[in-house]
Amino acid sequence: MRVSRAQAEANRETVINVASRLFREHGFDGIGLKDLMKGAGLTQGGFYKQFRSKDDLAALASGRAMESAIRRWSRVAAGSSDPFGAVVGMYLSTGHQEEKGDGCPLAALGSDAARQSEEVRAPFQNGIEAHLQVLDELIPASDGTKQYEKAMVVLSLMVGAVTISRIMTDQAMSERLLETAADAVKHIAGGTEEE
Amino acid sequence: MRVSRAQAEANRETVINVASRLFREHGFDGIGLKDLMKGAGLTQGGFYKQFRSKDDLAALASGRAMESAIRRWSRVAAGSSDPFGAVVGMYLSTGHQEEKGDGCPLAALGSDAARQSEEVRAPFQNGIEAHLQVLDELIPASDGTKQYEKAMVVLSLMVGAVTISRIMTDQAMSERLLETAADAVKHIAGGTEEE
DNA sequence: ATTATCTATAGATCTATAGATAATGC
DNA sequence: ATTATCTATAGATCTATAGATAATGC
Repeated sequence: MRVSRAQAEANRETVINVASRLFREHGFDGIGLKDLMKGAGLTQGGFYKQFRSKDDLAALASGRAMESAIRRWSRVAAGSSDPFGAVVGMYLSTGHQEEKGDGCPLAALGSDAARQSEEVRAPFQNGIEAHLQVLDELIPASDGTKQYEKAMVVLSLMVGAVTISRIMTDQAMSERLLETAADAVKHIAGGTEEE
Repeated sequence: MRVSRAQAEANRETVINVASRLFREHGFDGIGLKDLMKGAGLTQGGFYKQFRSKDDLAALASGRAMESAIRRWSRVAAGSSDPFGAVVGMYLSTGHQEEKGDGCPLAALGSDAARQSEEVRAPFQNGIEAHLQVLDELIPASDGTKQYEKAMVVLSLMVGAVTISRIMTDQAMSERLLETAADAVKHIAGGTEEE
């Protein structure tokens, strides 16, 4: 029954990773401790030896999801000759639109996150800043001072577009929204003021 | 105990209105039938004589919230000499950011709505189209064909900005995001290609 | 001896249904 | 007689805790 200390730590990490996916799929209120633990091959009873509360796990899982999203952005950017375009293309693709559980936590949990405790919102705040920093470095240099503001606009537009496209029941319109948003993002980031 | 037919209809409407607010405040999973009925001064038992299911009420309340948001946009636009600027200013204000229960359903329930049944997402789809139509008419005429696409970009950007600003724990940064988004929206809508 | 995980359970809450109650509507 | 709403309850599920079990760690 008891496992090694190393295995226990590995189990804890698995629960956090599973939770980061299941929360994104079902929302913080849409999945219970029983299913979160079952996803890691454990039972509900051990939960409180590993985590202080469901809120505690929600905060850890949110941080994990954010870190994973940042890593993906960096990976996609590093693998292309047009780093910014590659990230935008990935984010506003139908692939990302459909993979809520592995995708951006801001799009998957945006309105849910706004209702959470400070403890849960803190990793979101950090993750947002990290996303802005990556965008700041990726956006083709133009203005200088306006770089970070452009990052804010680009992030807001991308998160809003994916969120809305996931709500829509009209699939053709949903895809058109993503394409239109991609064009707009590139237009906003590219060039100085005109173009 | 029994009330008149007119009163029963009025009660039903009250429940829908209360639900449209409480769902926006707590999410579809964050509020139960008991509290939804209590908000209208009724008890839980009568619920299923008025509605087929919680999902049924969620759909009706979502539609009501969307209609109310459209009406607000039209009202704000009609009362200003700069209709588009007035709507943007209202939407991206700290006032709207703080009043989740009365504000835009897309910002309050975006990620929740994406997880709902077709029945609940349908009124969102209609509401999105109605919002786009209002924007389409409000955005200063310029290009013509690109008008509707600009509306899509503007809506996505505004919804994303309010959603993210509500998550943030850093209030100064949250306000800066709203201001930056407002500038960007006006820039996108204004002028043709340059400006 | 310690402890990671298990089974079991408390107590609250959730959606949905059944049947009682009392007022409307004919 | 009909029916809008009420009280009461079924049965499932939720978070959290208690104590048993069996393997690790000293």
